[in-house]
Amino acid sequence: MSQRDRILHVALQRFAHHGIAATTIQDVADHADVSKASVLYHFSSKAELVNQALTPSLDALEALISGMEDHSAGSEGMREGFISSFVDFLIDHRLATHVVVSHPYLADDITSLGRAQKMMGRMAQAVSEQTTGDDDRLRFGVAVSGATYALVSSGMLGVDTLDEESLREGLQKVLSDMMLSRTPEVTE
Amino acid sequence: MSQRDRILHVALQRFAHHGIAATTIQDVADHADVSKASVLYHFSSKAELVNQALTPSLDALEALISGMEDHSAGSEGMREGFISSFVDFLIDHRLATHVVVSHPYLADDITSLGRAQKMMGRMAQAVSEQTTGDDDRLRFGVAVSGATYALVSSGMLGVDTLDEESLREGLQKVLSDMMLSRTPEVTE
DNA sequence: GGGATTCCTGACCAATCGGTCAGGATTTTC
DNA sequence: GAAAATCCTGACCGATTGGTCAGGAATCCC
Repeated sequence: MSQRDRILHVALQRFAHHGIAATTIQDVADHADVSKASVLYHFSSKAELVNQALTPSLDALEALISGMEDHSAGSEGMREGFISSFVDFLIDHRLATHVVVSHPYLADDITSLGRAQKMMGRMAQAVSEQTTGDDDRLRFGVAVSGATYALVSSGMLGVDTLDEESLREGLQKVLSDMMLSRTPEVTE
Repeated sequence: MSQRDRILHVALQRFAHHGIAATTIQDVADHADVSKASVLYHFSSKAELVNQALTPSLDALEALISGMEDHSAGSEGMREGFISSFVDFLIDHRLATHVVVSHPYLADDITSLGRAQKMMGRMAQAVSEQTTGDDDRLRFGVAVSGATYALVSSGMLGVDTLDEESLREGLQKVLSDMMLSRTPEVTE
């Protein structure tokens, strides 16, 4: 792994655990075993460090949402597909998700946070387009944000004893339960 | 309302919207129309300002959890009671909840954040004690954190068009759906 | 009226922040 | 082997931060 990537990796961890505002460039430098000036050599500013750390995850989310919007008139099967890829995304991009959901606003020059917010809005709309009423919209909102936050703060919620695969399966089951039509004859 | 309380109120809003780290004493002072020195006259430090702003909500949550732990062997009716008071808590203490869940860690001298984390752990345990397996624990985690986060970021999720009463009813319905036993005998 | 108390403030300070810069290593390229 | 490009750093800077302090108003109590 290149030095640059190492710095990015460390930065993402620090941002996730301590927040962007509370994480200083010096702190990232210390944990990456380089000087502060070195961090600023690879990334011209703190804002760019944040943006570059988040961009891969945001691109992945963007792809997920675009795919979702294409199949506009939300069929049941499409919703199933969304659940599957969304859970995958959450698990694969846990740290970046943590950063985004835990730090609503910071500064205008951190464009990736604005981008993330817009995408969350798009996702919310895409999801709610398939709903029949306020109740469904609320339930879908609870499901999506619940899965997100349960994963992000799994340490607090006591679900961190599960291995990754159980977590994936478990989350899929919960979300399917909440977002797919309830049928008495529970099909799997 | 006393000047002191006005400052507290403004501070809580700023903390919720911009994060603790990104909210300066000067910023709070400006929005409360007092000088920075005046804020520091009422509250000896930024940490104490945060703590005092959060304490009432943390006390309320503490009471909720304690009541929950008393009825240890989680009966169905008790879980129903929990859901009701938890939803009430979320709506009544929206801003404080926002601050706590959105800022996992900041500094050691902000003791209220540590207290909040401990309580969330206690709550998770109390909830999970009534569960039969990993699946239930995960579903309860998603339910609780989903309700929390859906409310906190309601703007993003498009559920902010609901008035307070509909929100209360809706959340109760969703949580009951998820945490009370499913009527068709779907045993695990 | 006049001390005592409470409330508030501008001016100031040390510490820390993000960021610059000139120059030293190290590696690459020919 | 030397010029070029890349990588890295300590020293430094202006701006901002949390916090102090001496003193000015306003209110209260007698």
